[in-house]
Amino acid sequence: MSSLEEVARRAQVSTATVSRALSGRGRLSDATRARVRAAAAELGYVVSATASSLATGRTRSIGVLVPLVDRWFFANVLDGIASRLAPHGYDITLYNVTDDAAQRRQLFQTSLRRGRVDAVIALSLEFDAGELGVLEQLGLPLVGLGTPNPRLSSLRVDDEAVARLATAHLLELGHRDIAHIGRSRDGGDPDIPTMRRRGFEAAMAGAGVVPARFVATDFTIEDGHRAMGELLRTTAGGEPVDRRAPTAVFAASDELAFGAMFAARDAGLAVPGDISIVGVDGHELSGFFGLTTVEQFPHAQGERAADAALAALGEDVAPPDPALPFELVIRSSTAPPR
Amino acid sequence: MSSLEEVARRAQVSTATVSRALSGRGRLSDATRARVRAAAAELGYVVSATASSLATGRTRSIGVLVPLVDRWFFANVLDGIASRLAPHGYDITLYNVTDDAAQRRQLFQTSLRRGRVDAVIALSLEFDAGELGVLEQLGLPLVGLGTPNPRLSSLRVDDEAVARLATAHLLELGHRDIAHIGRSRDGGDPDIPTMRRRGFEAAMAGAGVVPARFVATDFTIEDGHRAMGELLRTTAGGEPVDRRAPTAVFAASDELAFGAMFAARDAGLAVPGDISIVGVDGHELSGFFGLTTVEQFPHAQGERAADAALAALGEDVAPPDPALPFELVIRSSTAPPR
DNA sequence: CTGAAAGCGCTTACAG
DNA sequence: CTGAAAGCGCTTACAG
Repeated sequence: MSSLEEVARRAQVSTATVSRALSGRGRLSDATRARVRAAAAELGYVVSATASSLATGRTRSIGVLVPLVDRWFFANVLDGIASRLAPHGYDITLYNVTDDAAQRRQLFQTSLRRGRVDAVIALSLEFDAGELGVLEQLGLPLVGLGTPNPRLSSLRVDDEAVARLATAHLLELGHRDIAHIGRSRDGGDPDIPTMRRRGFEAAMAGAGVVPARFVATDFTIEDGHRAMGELLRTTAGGEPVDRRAPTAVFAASDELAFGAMFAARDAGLAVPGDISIVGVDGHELSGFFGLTTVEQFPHAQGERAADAALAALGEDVAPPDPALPFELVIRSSTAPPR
Repeated sequence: MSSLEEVARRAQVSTATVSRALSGRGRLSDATRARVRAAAAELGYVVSATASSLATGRTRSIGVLVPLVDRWFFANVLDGIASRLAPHGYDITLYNVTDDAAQRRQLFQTSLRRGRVDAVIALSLEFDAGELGVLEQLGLPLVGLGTPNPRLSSLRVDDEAVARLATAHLLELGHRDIAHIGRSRDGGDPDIPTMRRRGFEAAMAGAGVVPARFVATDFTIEDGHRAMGELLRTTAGGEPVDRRAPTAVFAASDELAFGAMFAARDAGLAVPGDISIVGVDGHELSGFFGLTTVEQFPHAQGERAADAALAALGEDVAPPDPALPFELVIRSSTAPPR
């Protein structure tokens, strides 16, 4: 790799002039600029990221904190972010945030504080007070996407409204015995699953119906399968249990809903004949499964998060509306109860 | 963020000593080292990545070139890479490589040449001669994972063997009329889909069977659905066409196979009753679909690619075996023909 | 419009 | 074992 100095020699100017010609900052005669650019092109010169960063204090890289890269939803958001950052010349530094305490400490105490990024985008993560403190002390633009903590300004879908919408759809079809598969928490700031559960219960209460069962679970397809199995089980400890299966299930994600559909199939139940199922996300498979769902356009969410970061960094990008869109898509997994 | 200098003042030593104490390089009395570390800890000092990189020429970041972050397979590989790099203190710089010519030029001519990474891992990508030249001139360790070009040393699954294994399974069940859904190329180095097609045809030839039809396609679930629709269509341009549907299909990926299964269902065909289907990957959904497939453990592939990069960078990691494992998993999507 | 020089915050060969 | 100083490759305020 050639250096600024070589370009300067070849163009017969100072390194300061080369820097100006290449960055476009500062006044320069057109002739000089052209000469320098030609020299740089001939040498195939590219500015060193580290040297430039050290001198300017800007890295042109954005840190993205992801909980689970291998979940469909986050992979899509990440793709959306990447598609937006690349044209602006920003790189992505990817931080996979696990539950491992040592790894998290390393991430917050060291990695993020090394000054490698100009801004941070955090996806659906929860941070404890210490972690949040670190993020704030970074002094960088911080963009949350579905992050529960109110200290972190966040783009978000109105998840209570999402859940009300899904639940209302089932209620309108005539269902009363509706179960919810998701997650819920009492302490702390309500996270996305908790908001969805609240929306579900609000909708049920609004219709004067006592919610049917709630099964708490993680968010893989496997988990959805297990949770639905739980709902459909009519025995406990070998003893028959006196309870009906619900006529409809609101699952807090499409992947949970897929698992639930597989479990219904395994139990010999027809969807929507015996049981209706609604999800949330707009997963690429939802069409194939005929799953009624509330779409939330994760790719577009990623684009918006990137725009928010770029705008905060002074790039010529309009700051996006923090309220993210969603939309009920009715397919064949929901129908009136028998 | 405090600087080396502040730590030096507080510990009453020179900045050189602080640097040595913190990096562990160079001889130092235990007392001094302890004093410096205490001072650094009190100040919450973290070495600046850019300054350190400029001085040492090492960034402790690895560039990962990904074709499609939002495909299940690549998202899993990426997760595997991340899980391995983090404990060694390496960051990931993520480059989403699209087909957009301008973006690719920008990536290869500028982004990668800015000196932001110590090594490059490339996933299943094809590079033209110019791009390959750039990669080689970077002078960095280069790890390919399923990259077709022989100039790029690559960890790979023996994809011909994978396809032979899948096809042999169908042949052993008694199928003769087997179609393949995938992709194939004549020019250039054979990429993964092409290897699979070759393996398929080799297996068919070995059994003395003329291969049934081949449908070329991209690799989404949607594409699989379309390709299978193609295979099952018995009319063309409104006219009936004289051909039988195959009794079995070998799909070059699980996602294609899922699409094919949905298409079979849409056509009223039973799997495996009317048609057997095999895939490749070991997708998290394959169990639910009962899909017989050749697993290839993408997460572990990512771990190995990361290990290869780390080993090349002199980290204390054993260089992995470049031959990646795979395994036929027989489920309920394959059975003898009627 | 252009250049000389200081500075960004580290690391390391060289001395002692 | 420790320090003074040069150097990594840029950028930019200051002069002219």
